[in-house]
Amino acid sequence: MARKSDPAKRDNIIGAAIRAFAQKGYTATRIIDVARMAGIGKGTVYEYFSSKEDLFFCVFQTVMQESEAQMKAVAASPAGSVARRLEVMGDALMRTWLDKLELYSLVMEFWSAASAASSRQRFKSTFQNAYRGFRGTVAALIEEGMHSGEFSPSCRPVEIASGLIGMWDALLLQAWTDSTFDALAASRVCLEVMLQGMHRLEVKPKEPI
Amino acid sequence: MARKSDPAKRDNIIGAAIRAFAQKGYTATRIIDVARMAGIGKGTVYEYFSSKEDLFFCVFQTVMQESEAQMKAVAASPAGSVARRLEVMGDALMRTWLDKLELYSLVMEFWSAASAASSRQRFKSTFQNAYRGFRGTVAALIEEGMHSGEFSPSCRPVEIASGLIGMWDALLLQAWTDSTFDALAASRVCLEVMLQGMHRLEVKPKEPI
Amino acid sequence: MARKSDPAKRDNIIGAAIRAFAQKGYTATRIIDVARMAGIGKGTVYEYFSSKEDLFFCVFQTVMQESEAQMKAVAASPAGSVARRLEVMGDALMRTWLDKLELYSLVMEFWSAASAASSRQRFKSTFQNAYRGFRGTVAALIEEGMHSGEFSPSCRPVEIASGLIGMWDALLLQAWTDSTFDALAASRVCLEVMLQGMHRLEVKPKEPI
Amino acid sequence: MARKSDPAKRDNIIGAAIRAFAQKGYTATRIIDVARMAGIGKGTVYEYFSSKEDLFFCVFQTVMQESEAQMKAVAASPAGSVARRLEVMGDALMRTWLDKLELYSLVMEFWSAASAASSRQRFKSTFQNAYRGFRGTVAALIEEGMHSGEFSPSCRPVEIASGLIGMWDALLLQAWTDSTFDALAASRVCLEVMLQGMHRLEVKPKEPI
DNA sequence: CATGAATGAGGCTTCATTCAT
DNA sequence: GATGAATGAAGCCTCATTCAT
Repeated sequence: MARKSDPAKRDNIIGAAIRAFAQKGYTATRIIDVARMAGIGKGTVYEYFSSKEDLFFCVFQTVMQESEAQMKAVAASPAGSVARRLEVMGDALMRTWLDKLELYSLVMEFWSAASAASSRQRFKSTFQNAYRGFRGTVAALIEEGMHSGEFSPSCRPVEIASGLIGMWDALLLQAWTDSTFDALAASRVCLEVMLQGMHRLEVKPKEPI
Repeated sequence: MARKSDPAKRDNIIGAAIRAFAQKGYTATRIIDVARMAGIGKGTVYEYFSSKEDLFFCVFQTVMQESEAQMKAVAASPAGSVARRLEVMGDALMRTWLDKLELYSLVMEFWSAASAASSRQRFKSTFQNAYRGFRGTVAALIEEGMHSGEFSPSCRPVEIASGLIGMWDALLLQAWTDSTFDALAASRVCLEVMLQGMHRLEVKPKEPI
Repeated sequence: MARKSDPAKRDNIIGAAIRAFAQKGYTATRIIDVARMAGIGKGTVYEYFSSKEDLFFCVFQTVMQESEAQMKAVAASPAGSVARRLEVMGDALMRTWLDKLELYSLVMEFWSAASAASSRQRFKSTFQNAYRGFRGTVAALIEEGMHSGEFSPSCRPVEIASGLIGMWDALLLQAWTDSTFDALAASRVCLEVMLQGMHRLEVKPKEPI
Repeated sequence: MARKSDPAKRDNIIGAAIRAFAQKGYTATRIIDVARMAGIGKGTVYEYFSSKEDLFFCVFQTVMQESEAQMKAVAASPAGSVARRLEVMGDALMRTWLDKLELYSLVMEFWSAASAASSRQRFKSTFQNAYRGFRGTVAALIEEGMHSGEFSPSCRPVEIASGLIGMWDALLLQAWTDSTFDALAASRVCLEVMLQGMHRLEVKPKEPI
């Protein structure tokens, strides 16, 4: 009922849950699995989380927040050109996730939850916010590049940021699906293509397709 | 065990299952839900599929196959330049999926299943094959463009194809998450950037980052 | 509903059912198993038997009748002394069943059915009748031996017949349980002991124990 | 999975299961029946037994062990002659089981399980061991009688013990089948015959039959 | 506070039986 | 007559959640 707040113990449970959910998925993970991994009793989990779903959502929030914080940190790097900063950001993003690829299945679980759970909306909007936040960060960089003349004034920052982020995400997905896939290399190649494209993009009206 | 094969009836169940799983997700969907949507008795489902998981996998295969067939068809379009053909392909892909965005949660479910189910491997490798197939199609197009001089000889077809497909995929994901997001526009913008990038890509050795 | 009567087809089903029930037991045997072993369709079984239980009961009756007929035949053998005739009978009984020991589990199934089924009484009384019939046959032999002076006048034919039959039955059970057990030898030894006992039994009042 | 071990609670369930299985048979008994008779919830049964079959096997073991212990106790009785001790043993055996004849159907169920279940072998070998144990006890008594001169040196202790035990068993079966049958009287009569036979058995080579 | 024994709702699956062909 | 596709009742078992210790 009343959620206790000892943060160390709460984090311990969250940590165990992250591992458990990543390993077996939401449905296949039993509360007792989490409790065992956390080295506590089953009932104790309910002292800190009101239900399995609540626990999962808190795991979700934690992972999203960490991810966001990390992105913010990378984006804030003061290095040289915008292109260079995007390259650094892309590399950091890929490396971080590739290092913990076994957690990537959590992302799948989150999306699945967002698509299915009774708490669909809670998940969806948290997703949306995170995405928009990251997209905003990247779009701001692109705009900076447009102003500095690095990129063509025809660039559409928000759309390109969406595509870029999506590309990174999807490359990680492929790496997770296929362990022989070199996501880092692919992300570099693709980013280079996009940077080149943004640089050279011609100023012309779109024609209907 | 002994699966019956009357294709019409099987397809009827698959169809009902697609809707049910898309609406409520794998776990929340009960066999009886599928049966009711198919207008048949619960036991009948088991005449055609050996278990809930088997049904889900067959749904998965069906959706993947349809998706692949569609892509093949689009790729085979005889239109003009490679760039144009990629534009047509991207538009077709986006439009098709945006039309049935409510099915997109199925994709989430599939990924989740691939990450969690005991049949993890079955899902993963089916995924891999589909992805590789599509990637091969797109990579071949890019190579064609390289040979025809439309794209720079520095292009790396496979990596770029991976990124492009991933980008499309991720834009759909964003559209599904956020109904205000215009995925079609974003895909056009991003493709244009990439085409421009592929066209202008300079011939230079990569420097380490 | 209406039971058909083509005896050849009915017997075919009974035969298949005997094998099926003996192999897997009543509960684990499915109607479809019987149908397959009989080389017919599932529905056809219901043309000849009104239910699974009915089929089982008919199998039971068939086996009991065959067994009884066999015993009658053996008992009717015109050979010499009563002792000799009992020896022949015991040997025949043991040999017959040892030859088809794999069917012995049917007996277990029958008893189990008699103990549990809704049709408990039907089974029990059929059992009782068969037992009483066989017991009567053996008791009559013993009485014949008493009259001819072969056995002591103190013999109690019915009780001894019960014990003798039970002994035979139980020795078969042991053989079925334990394939290294030589039931035939044991039955000969025990019968010899009992014959000797019946011959020499002293005429004395029973003392309370 | 993880079986709890509180013996009182476990025994409570076993006791309820003994009654339930004896009354309705294995198949017809539902776990909830056992739970209700034990005054607990359905799920609790699974805290102590991993499956219905496991519960049944434990019931089986319990009954077999109790039976064996009882036999051991009776056999250890210090009374006079071997013949007398066998008489006491027979009477004790019959009286004990006649007192709880309603449990006898359990024995039927056990045999049926031994013939049918997937765990056939587990049941069969437990049976075998119990039988052999009891047979050994009785055979030892007979040998003792042979050495003391009470029984003929021609006696074959193991075979006779088998037959004797089988006879007792089968008489109980008849009593269970037919409530008018006086199994105690029959067992006394038959034992007397066998004792007389063992006493007087002539020393002669067996002739083939 | 922490625990884990107890609980029962809920879902998958089996299979005897029916009945249209 | 024979068949087997369709059905749904029924039961085993899991596991999130509660609550007494």
